[in-house]
Amino acid sequence: MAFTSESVQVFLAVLDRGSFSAAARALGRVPSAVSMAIAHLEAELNLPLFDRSGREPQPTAAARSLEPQARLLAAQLRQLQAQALALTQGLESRLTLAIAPELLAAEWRSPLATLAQEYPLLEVEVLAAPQADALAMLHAGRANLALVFERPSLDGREGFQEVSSEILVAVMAPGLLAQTLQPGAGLREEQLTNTRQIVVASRDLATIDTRFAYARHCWRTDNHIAALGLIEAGLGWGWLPQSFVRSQIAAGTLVEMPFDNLTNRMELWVDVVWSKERPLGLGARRFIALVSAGRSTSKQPKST
Amino acid sequence: MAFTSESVQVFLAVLDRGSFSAAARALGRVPSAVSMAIAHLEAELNLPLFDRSGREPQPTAAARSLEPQARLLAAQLRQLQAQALALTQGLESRLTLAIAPELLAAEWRSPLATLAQEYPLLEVEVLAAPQADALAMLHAGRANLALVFERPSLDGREGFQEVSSEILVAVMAPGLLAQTLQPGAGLREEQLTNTRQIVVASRDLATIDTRFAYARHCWRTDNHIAALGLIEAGLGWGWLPQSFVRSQIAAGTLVEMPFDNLTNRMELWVDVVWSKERPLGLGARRFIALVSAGRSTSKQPKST
DNA sequence: CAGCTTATTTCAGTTTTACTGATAGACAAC
DNA sequence: GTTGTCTATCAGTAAAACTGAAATAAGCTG
Repeated sequence: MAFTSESVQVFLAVLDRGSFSAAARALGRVPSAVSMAIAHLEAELNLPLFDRSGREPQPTAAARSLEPQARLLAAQLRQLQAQALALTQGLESRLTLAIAPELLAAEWRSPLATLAQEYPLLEVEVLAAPQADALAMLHAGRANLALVFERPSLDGREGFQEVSSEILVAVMAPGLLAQTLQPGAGLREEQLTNTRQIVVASRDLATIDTRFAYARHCWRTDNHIAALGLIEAGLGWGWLPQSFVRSQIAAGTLVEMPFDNLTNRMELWVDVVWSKERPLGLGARRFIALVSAGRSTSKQPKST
Repeated sequence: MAFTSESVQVFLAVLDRGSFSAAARALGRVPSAVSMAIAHLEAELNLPLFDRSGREPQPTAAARSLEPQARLLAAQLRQLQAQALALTQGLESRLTLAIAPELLAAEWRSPLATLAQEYPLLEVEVLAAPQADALAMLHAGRANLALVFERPSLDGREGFQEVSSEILVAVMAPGLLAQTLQPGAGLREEQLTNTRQIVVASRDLATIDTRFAYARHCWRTDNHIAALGLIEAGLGWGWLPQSFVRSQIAAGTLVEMPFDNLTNRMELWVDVVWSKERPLGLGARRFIALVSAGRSTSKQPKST
């Protein structure tokens, strides 16, 4: 094999430093070693690479034409080494994020961009899954991290970190409470309990978050897009992320609930969650650091 | 250096063959050599690459994740070797073609496409230069090959090969000869000599191709685009490539010269020319072969 | 132009590295 | 169990790369 990783290093060092001696100094070798290495390379390729007529060797046209490819090879070699190093330091080969659908608009893209820059070869998988399913994927090992709303009970198997906050707004279609609601007056809680609520919950029928379920009659869905459709159709009211319904409120197809004795807005923390039973990879740890570094700035609602 | 060109070859051979022994057979080594090579690699990277619990080693997740990069490295190495081999076999690092502007529409693209496929790393430069200038560039070493019309005198310094033929048409603006020309009658040669001719010639004032210069009064230009403009403006008549003026004749802004005693069409060979004083590179020779291989088919005029 | 510095090349000797071939243990199929 | 094939280990060997010194040449400086 004429070109090897070593001979390419020597070749490029000579091109960069302009002389065999300087290249030898850079490589920590003795000049004769470099001279011999280049001579061997030239003999094996049967191609003169440097013109030695002068004091310092001048690269031939062939050498100049080989240079870009040689640099690519050196770069590829560095990349392979870098990836191997990252793997020894605990970089996982794939990082899977499970994100609650209503948080797909949250700030997880720019941390991922930074991560991709730092670990160019890390594979990333982004899954949208209802909150409970995202956590189930975490424990099943299908996902490394989950991005979900804060939950009243975190079991001990989970570690978590607050990331940002998201505002939930209680909304309905404009005509929903036309009969019960007196113009100008607020909406009392007991009126609310008799109105159908659209609840976003996991597919698991057992669990429901009592913070969000006020009404006696609940319709359930596992995603916010369907919930938005049901609420817009006048089938009930529900809590939806502010960023999700801003345009509908502006267009008048949705209105905020005219609550009397409680707020129609709720600020919920967004957490990044992981399983304590599986060691976190380097990429996952870095993602947590990146995503919670933006915490203080993104604590304000994303609306501007 | 943990990964070297050799260790990558061994690593990939094991991945491809599925066992150390099979890899050793493929590489022409003894199994223990492969075993030791992999063991060294794992020790240097501090990263297990194969699980030896079973009979045949199973690549670990880390190995699977390194595999694509390792294959890229091997491919890059092959490419570098291939280019070095091509250079030793006489491939020039850059092939410069000087093409007469009126031949830019000729069939030189598909030979270049084939060449690019065969020598992916060959740099190609395509220059448009008036015929005499193209030949001057050839002798100055600025260009390797020239694509020009056949010329009455080729000096001994040039080699050439016929490539295709191009039809020249004598054209003028419709009203140019309205006074001298009688309707229905042809144009005699002596009438022509008194009409201004637009001649495409090199910038060198000394040389002019007598085959094309009939008239006593000639205006000169070094390119056919300018000539077309002058002729369309009714400033004279001239010879232009058929493919160049087809749309103008169809639109009626140009008409063919109504010659009486000679043809208004002239078939000229297109030659690829090189300097005998400089050795032709592999790419140049291949281009000549490719471009003249299409000769018999493209001998018909390009008009269809 | 002479002297000085720095380069390259050659060569013998040495060190490092990789390879071989034999051997032993392990696993799976028959 | 036997057999064939696989991997790991080890001592010895072969090849290769490297070192350090010496010779030669090229460019710079006063």
